[in-house]
Amino acid sequence: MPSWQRTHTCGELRLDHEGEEATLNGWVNNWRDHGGLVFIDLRDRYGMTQVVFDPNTDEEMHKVARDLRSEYVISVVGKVAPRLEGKRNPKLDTGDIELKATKLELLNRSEVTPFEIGPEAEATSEEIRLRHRYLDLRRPRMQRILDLRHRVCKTTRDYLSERGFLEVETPMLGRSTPEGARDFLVPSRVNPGDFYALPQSPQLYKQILMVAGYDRYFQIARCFRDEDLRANRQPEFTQVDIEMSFIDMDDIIGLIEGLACEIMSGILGRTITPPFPRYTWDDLMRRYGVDRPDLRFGMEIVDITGLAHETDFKVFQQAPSVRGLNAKGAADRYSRKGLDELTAFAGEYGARGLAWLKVDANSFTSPIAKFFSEEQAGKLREAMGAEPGDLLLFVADRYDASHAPLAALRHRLGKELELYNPDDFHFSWCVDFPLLEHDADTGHWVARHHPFTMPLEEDWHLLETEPEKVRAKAYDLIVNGEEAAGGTIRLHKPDLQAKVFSLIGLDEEEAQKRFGFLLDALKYGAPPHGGIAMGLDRWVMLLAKLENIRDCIAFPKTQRATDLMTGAPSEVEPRHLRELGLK
RNA sequence: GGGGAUGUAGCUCAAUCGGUUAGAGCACUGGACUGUCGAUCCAGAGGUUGCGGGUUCGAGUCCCGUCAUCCUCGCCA
Repeated sequence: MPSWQRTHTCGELRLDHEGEEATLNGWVNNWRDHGGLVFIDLRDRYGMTQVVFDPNTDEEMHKVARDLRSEYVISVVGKVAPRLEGKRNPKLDTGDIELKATKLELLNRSEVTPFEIGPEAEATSEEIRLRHRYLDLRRPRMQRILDLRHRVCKTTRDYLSERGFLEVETPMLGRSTPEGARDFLVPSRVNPGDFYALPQSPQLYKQILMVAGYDRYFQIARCFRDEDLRANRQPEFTQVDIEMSFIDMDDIIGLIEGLACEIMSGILGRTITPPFPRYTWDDLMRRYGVDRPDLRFGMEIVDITGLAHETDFKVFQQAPSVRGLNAKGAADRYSRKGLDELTAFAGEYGARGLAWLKVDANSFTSPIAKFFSEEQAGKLREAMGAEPGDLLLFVADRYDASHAPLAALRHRLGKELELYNPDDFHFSWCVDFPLLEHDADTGHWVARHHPFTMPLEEDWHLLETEPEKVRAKAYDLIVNGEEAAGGTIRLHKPDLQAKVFSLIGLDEEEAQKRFGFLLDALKYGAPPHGGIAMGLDRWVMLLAKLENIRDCIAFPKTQRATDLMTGAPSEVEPRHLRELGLK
């Protein structure tokens, strides 16, 4: 063991260690040179400890200590001593003690860093943080987040392992399937002109594992989708992927509720109680305009179509659906200009306009107030639960076109008007999704989730007559307006599977070509099975209250899908391209 | 593919209506200081105002183009 190796971490020493000799390793967070005494705050992943260098202890050592600068890496041997009375630092966990140095070894110098590292450092632009990610990750904030991420993974692995789940790895180099998102492709050198695809998820493999008898599977799986990035979307991301056999929907839901409770209590020390409320997809869309509403606050959508048709307002008369929101007490919060801005905001989500009414004691302040008779105004107040001071907002359009702007408005108003406690967590399930949806471009039915989703038993008879009414055995876990997990019970019977394929216009030959290996597998005694996938990155975002997904990924990509540290993606040698048959 | 925001010292920002030598805090360098802890005090260095073009007597500021980062619509389980 080299003489410089540490006996303790920088977050460890306490008054109990008084008098002991300890060796610490770490980075110089800060230095205070008094000409005589030199103080160093030494930092590592575990914390910070003050080290004191006294010229009377060792003159040579003191000379070296005076030259220490930020981010130098050192090893210090010293005696743990209580701080002088009144000199304790309550900001540090180790603030009751300090290390009186007897030996100092400079392990490495550091150039002046492009930004400061320590806990007191001010925010730095993300571009510069990403370019020097090795320094950014050294910061306490990032170390806390990655530590939390690790604990979520560990809790998940332990929880599932204790319940008999096997972690099985599936290939990264797979077959491209035309469904869903755009694939990342990898050229095959051995088979010129052919490509592998990186997995969008291990979906097909995990179903095949069920056929193979691995009745409880999980994987913390990297997934790839070549689509545009967002604050909460990266081209590669991580899912906790789970699949089980001989189970139904309630088993998966119960399993995930248990895991969610364990994560919440183990990591945040907060108790949540299952079962989480379940809402049907129809219900959520009608009341909130989205299948993953933030349920920490109310402000439900109110349908006033009938009433609207009676008014003299043409836009209201002619719209197939008129629905609105009541922003309680918000009339004074939005000026004309503010309302114009809300209108423009709704427009970004497809609304062709936004009707607004400010509620007074006996009237409305609104450009459309004149279209309401006294009686209609009364009915409107009643329908909206309107009281003086409220702001009413309406979107008049097709029912399905009004979902997005209303949901976006509700989400924005909830935040802007502080209608909920941002520290709260609200868990719920969305169930009874439609199995199919109509593709406006092709006129075909397409699978809403994926084409292997089991329809609800009581809807099987509708498959041929009214496919739009068939509900799926699908379930999404919603947390604070985010989809935190989503899954389905799978089709394991060939005849039902064939029926669904024909509905979405997949003939047998085509289906065989695309998913033949799965269809073949299902012929050999496939057990009833189903599963779920949890977005790990989004869970960490929720738990750590992060604004963007990059902060919970060690080496993320920019919005242009580049890595500022390594420069990926990059050009490659022409020779390499020739080998791959690409040039 | 569309819309928007930002880009000034190593970092975070300022610079009035287009006007003199582009400033501040932190960091950095040198010096002083034996109980500091985001040390203090003194002195100093540091700029292709993202890049290219244009308008103007004069551009950090206005116009055009371009690049980068972020947000967002479309896209995406």
